[in-house]
Amino acid sequence: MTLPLPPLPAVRAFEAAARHGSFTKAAEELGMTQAAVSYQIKVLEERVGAPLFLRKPRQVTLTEVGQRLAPAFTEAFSLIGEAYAQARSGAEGVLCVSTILTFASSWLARNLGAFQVQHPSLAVRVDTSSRLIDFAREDVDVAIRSGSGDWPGLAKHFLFKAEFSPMLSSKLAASIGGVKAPADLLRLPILDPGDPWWREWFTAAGVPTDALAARPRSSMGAQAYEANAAMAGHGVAILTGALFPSELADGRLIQPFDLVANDGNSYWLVYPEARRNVPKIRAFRDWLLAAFAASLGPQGA
Amino acid sequence: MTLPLPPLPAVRAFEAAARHGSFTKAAEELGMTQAAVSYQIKVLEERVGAPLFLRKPRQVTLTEVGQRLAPAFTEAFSLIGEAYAQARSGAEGVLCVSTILTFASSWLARNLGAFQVQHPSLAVRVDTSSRLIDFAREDVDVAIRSGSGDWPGLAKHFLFKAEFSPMLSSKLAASIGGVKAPADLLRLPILDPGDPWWREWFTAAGVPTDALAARPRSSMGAQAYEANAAMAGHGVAILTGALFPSELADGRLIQPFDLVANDGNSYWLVYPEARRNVPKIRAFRDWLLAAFAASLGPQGA
DNA sequence: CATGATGGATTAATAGGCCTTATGCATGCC
DNA sequence: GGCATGCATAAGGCCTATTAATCCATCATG
Repeated sequence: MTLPLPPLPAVRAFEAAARHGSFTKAAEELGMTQAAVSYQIKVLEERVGAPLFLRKPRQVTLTEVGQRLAPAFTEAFSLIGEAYAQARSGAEGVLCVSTILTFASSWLARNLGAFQVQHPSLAVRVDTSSRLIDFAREDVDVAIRSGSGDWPGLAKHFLFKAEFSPMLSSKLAASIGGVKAPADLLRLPILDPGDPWWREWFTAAGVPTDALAARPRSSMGAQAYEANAAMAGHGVAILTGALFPSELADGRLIQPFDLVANDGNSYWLVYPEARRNVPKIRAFRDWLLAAFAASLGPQGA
Repeated sequence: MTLPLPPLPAVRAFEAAARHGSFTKAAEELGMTQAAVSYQIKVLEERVGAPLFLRKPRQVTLTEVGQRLAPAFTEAFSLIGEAYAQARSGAEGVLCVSTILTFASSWLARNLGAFQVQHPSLAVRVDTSSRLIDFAREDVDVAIRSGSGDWPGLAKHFLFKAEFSPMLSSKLAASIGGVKAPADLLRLPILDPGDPWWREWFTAAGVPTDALAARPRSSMGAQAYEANAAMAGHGVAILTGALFPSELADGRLIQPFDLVANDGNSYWLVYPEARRNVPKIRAFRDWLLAAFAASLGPQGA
């Protein structure tokens, strides 16, 4: 059968001692006492069945067996050490962000460039998925998700509230002579009328929602799609304004009413609590929060 | 400074788990419980700062970081394992025998061939030195030495007694009309007259030793040299017959008197007690004792 | 749809190995 | 001769790795 490995602490002590030609020096390097090194080497010698060092008066010398063993061990540890070091900072080489499609295609797509410039050594992989992410099951570093913010074990940073309001193209609005009152919207096609947000908003606006139920369902499942449809003039979408600042700014989308509804959820940056100090995560967090303050803050104020 | 190595038990557990794609299997291989593997991997993940496995429903998968680490670790352990295995049997590859010159050049030189044939995979290195050997300080497996047999920590096997008797060439003996009585020897050159063996032997033979003291000292320090000198007819040497069986058999040396003296010492095969079961040592010991019984036994009887 | 089997996480408690302290021994140096 | 250096050894303590026990989720099954 395969020979079991020798006790690794013994191998470690021997390797250091071989490199230094001294038990005392090896002990220093390993942060232990000379006695411990002596003990471990004796253990290894017993396992090997041959002496590894010749004990000369004031120095130790490798035996032939020791001379053959030492380079292999040194090589092995250097392999481990390098791989480990690379993994620690190599873990910083790629930052994997999981986010909902809409955020990826809007805010993130426009702003990520700035992050890349600040952190040229960090590659960013963006994974878009609408699933609730489980950090234990997916190879993801940070995620941007909406929710109540109640996720045990996860660190979270508030980004913006999941507020929503109807939006449409100016052309579509003009087609019915402008949208003056909330009820006017019902004269237009409603994109994804089954979305509970519609019911909430209309209720907040004081408009009965009975009419909505009759509408054909046409859920596209992602705000980004609906926003595109709305910009193309296909109907009215109910969207989170914070996700479409530039579209709103240049008029591709208009939000006819100041009234925004809110289902209590918000968007958060989340990641495993335990990894809050991992450099690449810290870097992304700091940048994202600052960038948000800059891009949304002035506009939101 | 150089990054300290990750905890090796954790690396070990991780490597096995990565190879098996299963904590449970890894635990089996390592002879521990699944809980221990789980714990160790968690330790390593904390050190690395990134998850190494994705915990899927009924299996675990390596993350990207884990995928980069695993091959390096496997390689490293295989390096250690191979070197270790080679050292254990590679320790058997070379047998180092330390012996006095005379034994090396006589008995051993003639008989070692038989051992090589029996153990073709074993290389034998013969070191000749007259020093008392310290196994802790010299890279030697077994030694052949004379002495009282009182060496703590060493295993010893009796070879033959350090008996001695005068020897010379037949030609030299004829030059004085043959050696009839011990005192006749004093009419010939005595090789190394200061050797205490002469005094002992003459005393045993009933010959006064006063004459010896006056002789010029000319110690050559090794029986092999003196034997050569004796065979060349330069004088009478006092030698251990057991070391020169063939020379005595074919008449190159003659031992004129049956009287042999004995200083109480003997020749022994010795090696560290703790290594008595090392295969190559066991092989050499078994062969040497058997060969001795065969080569000296019949003759000595 | 309940049930059992599989595989991993978690917790607390344990045992044993590893390390330290203290000391001894041999050597080389001043 | 006395001191410094370097390794070996013995005894004892601590920490770490491990175990046992339990929980949880998933998947297969009847």
